[in-house]
Amino acid sequence: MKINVLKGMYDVLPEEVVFWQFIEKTVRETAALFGYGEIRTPILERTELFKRGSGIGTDIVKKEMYIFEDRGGRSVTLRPEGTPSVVRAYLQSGVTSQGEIAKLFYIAPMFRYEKPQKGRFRQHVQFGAECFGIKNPAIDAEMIIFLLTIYARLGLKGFVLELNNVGCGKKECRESVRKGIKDFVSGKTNSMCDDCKLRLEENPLRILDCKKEGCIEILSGFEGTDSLACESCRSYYKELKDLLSANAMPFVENSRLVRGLDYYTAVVFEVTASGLGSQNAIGGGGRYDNMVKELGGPDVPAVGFGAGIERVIMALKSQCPDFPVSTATDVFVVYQGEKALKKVLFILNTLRLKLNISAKAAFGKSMKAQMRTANKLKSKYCIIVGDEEINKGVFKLKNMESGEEKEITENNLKSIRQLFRGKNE
RNA sequence: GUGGCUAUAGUGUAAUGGCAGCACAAGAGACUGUGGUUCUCUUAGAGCGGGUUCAAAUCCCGUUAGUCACCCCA
Repeated sequence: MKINVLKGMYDVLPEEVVFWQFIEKTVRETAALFGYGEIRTPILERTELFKRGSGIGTDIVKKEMYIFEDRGGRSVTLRPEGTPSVVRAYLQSGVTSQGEIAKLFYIAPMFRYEKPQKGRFRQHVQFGAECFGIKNPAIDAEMIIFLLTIYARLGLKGFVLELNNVGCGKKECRESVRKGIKDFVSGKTNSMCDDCKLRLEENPLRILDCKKEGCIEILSGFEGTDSLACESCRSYYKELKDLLSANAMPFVENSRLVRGLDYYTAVVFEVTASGLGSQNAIGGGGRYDNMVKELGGPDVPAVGFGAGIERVIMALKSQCPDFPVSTATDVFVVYQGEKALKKVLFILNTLRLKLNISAKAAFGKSMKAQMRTANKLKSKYCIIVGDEEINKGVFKLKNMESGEEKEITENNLKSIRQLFRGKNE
């Protein structure tokens, strides 16, 4: 019986891996420019971390975690999102009671037990960043610019930044926002969908997120969460908007924007792109000033984002279908006869190890078949070696584009290097 | 978790309930030392389990997987 990959998971094959390498490289380079250091945390953590970090009320924790018992009887969970792990590592690395400024980024797989569909998987990879220890609109702006810079450097076009203030972590502020929403819909709750009727008590914020027509209608005149929030976070939010505008970072205010993670305080943002099916979010984040304390650390403010690499790749592909990088072979070594076969490895070794030229060969095939393979691999040159060449102490070098052939002596194999001037030097 | 659609060779696709075809890909060959074009040949297929029927790729049930949407998210 054949065994296939698990539902919602996939293999990244060589043709596809070039996209991944390109994105990973761009993220790392950009992070270096912004002063963020890479962090790698285990994919497995104590279940408790995500329950307390992501919040027991979230869908992720309630129904999407890969959770199981290890052999020591501990409940462990495959990381469903990046932030709690980074907070844990930040704390564990030994911050003082004041908290320290730390700027960290990661590229890491996430696991959620969901029903897969376009742009949604059970294992997906996010790049993300977190900044601890600073609460200032400027760092939020920098964080957003960091994310948008990565998208821009990837060549992504047409993405939109959405922004909202959902009310800061202070009790009065939270209560005022919740109450404001409840008051606004009171009297109209009958025509709301069943989900929203439940949300009314559990998490009124989520009502804003509902896509049902009836619920959208009810909320049509809603003035937005920002106007319900407290003075201090409203002015913080305004300052952030001013900073973004002053730096030519276009954004759209979305007073309905609510993120699925409960820990966000005040600032939330999301970046959307087209060509992704019904999943149009390619990245999102916000400020989470309470999580570090809730996970047992000092009262350290924080801001961060996460972005899905699969969705970025999808968006890039839908924008420029010819994106894949060509991986043509430089030299293909063709041989004829037993004696020549002994020379093939010598030639391959010289090209690969001494001359830094990518070289291939096909063993155990007819010469014609070898040539066909060379052609299929888009080799620029072939080196042909058979009895005739061995007797003369030469190799035949064939330019596959022009068909032109010339002889080079065995000792002068290194002269091939000049054909690839500027490459891999 | 809920719902819709789909399942035939490596890939893409045909066939009133009656012999499972085609294209591409792959491999071998067409003056035994040379690729692309052309030609010939070869390999390779019903997701799985039941049922109806003389007969099932085709109809029915289940299951698995894929896919799309909802929920939610990246």
